[in-house]
Amino acid sequence: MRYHKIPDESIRRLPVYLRALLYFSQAGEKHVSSEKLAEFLHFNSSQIRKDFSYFGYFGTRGVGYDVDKLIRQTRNILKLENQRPTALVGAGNLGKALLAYEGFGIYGFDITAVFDNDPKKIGKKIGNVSIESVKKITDLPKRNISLGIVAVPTGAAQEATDMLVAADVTGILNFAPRHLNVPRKVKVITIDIAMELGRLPYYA
Amino acid sequence: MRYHKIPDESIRRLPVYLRALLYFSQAGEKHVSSEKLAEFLHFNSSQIRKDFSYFGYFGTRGVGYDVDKLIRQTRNILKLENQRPTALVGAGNLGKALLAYEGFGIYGFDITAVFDNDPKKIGKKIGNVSIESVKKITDLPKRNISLGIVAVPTGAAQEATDMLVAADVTGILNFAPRHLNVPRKVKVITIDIAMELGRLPYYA
DNA sequence: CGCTGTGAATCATTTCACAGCC
DNA sequence: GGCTGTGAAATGATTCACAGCG
Repeated sequence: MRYHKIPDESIRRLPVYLRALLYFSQAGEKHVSSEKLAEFLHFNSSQIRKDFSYFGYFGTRGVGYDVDKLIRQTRNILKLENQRPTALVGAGNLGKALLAYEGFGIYGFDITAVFDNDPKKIGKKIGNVSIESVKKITDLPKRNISLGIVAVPTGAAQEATDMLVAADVTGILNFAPRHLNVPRKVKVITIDIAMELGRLPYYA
Repeated sequence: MRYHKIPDESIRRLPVYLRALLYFSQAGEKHVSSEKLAEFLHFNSSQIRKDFSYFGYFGTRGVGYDVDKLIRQTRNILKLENQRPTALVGAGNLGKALLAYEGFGIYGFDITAVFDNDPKKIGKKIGNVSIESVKKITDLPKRNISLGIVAVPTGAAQEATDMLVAADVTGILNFAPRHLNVPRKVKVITIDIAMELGRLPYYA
C-alpha cells in the first residue's frame, strides 16, 4: 500500500489517533490493538489498520501496535516532531481564547507571535506574548514562523491572509466564515463555528 | 429525488449555501445560478443542483434560483426559521469568545443562558447574559432551550454533557477534544481546534 | 492463536452529460 | 438559449474477510 494515493480522510484522522495514543501512553499501555483503539474512538478497526498501512508497517502481528513507537511515527508523518512556532493574527476575544487553549500543546504548536491592527492593543501582553502591529508580519520568515492563525473579523480576513502569504506562510488555520484566496502552495483549513452549529437543528 | 436518502455531506453543505445566499441577497442579486454559486464557493455546480434537488424543485430552468426564496427554503430545511435560544456551558476564555462571536446570528442562534461551576463567576455578566450555576441547567426545558454548547475543560466535558442530556437537549456543539457519550437521539458535533491545526504541517 | 496488512467487495459521494422545461 | 434536475458513470472511502506472519 505504501505507494498508493493516501485519502485526505486518512490524514484528517491521524491527529485523532495521535491524541488517543497519547492517552494510552499516559495510562501506561505498552501496546494497543487496532480493535482497542477503534473501541476507544468509536471507529472501525480495519479503517485504523488501513490508515496506518498507507504509511508503512507499524504493527506486530499477534501483538498490536507499540504505543510509543506509533506516536513517534504519527508525529513524523504529520511533521509534528518539533515544536512549531505559530503566528496568531487578531487579538480579540477569539484570539485570546486560542492563546489560552491548552490543546495546541499536544501537537507541538506554540503561538510565539500575536498581531493586531488596533493601536490600543499593540504592546500589551497576553500571557507572555506581546501584541505587535500587523506591519510586523513581514518579519515572520526571519523568525522561522510558517504557520498562521487568522482570528480577525470577516471583513479583514483576506487582508490578514494576504499578509501571511506575503510572509511565506505555508499553512493557515482560518476562523473567519469565508473562503480565503491563496496561492496553490498554501494550505488553508477553515473552521466555521456557526456553520457547524447550523446543521444541528436539522438532526433534532 | 425527493424520496431518496439524503447524504450527510449534503446537509453539511447547506449552512455554507445559506451563508453564500445571504451574501448574494445583500449584494442585491435577485437570482443566482448553480454555476455562479459554485464559482463563489469553489464547488462543483452539479453538486449544488443535486443537493437542492434532494429537497425539492427550487429553481427555474433557464433562469436559476430565486435568492430570497432559496434562503427561506434552506432555513426551512435546516429548521432555522426561528431564533433559537441556546445554552452555553463554560464561561472561560472560549466561552467568552463564543458569546462575542457574531457568526451565530446568521443562523439565528441566540445564547440566552450561560452556566459555569466556578462560584466566583456566578452572577457576573458577560455582555447582557448572567452566568448561572450549572445546577440551573435543569431549568432548560422550562426556558425552551434545546441546544447546548460545551466549552468546558476536557475533564468536565462528559459531566456537562450528561447534565444537558438530562435537561432534554437534542443537539450539542462540543469543543472538548474527546468523544462524548450520549443517547442516540442526541446529535453531537465536535469541533477540535487543535486537531484541525494538527494536519496543517503535513500539507506544507 | 491473535492480530496485522491488504486485496476485493461494498457502500457513499461526486461528476458527467443531457433530457426537459421556462 | 439557458439553466435546472437527474439518471448513469466514475470516483473515492469504508468495510469485509482472510492470508500470512510473529
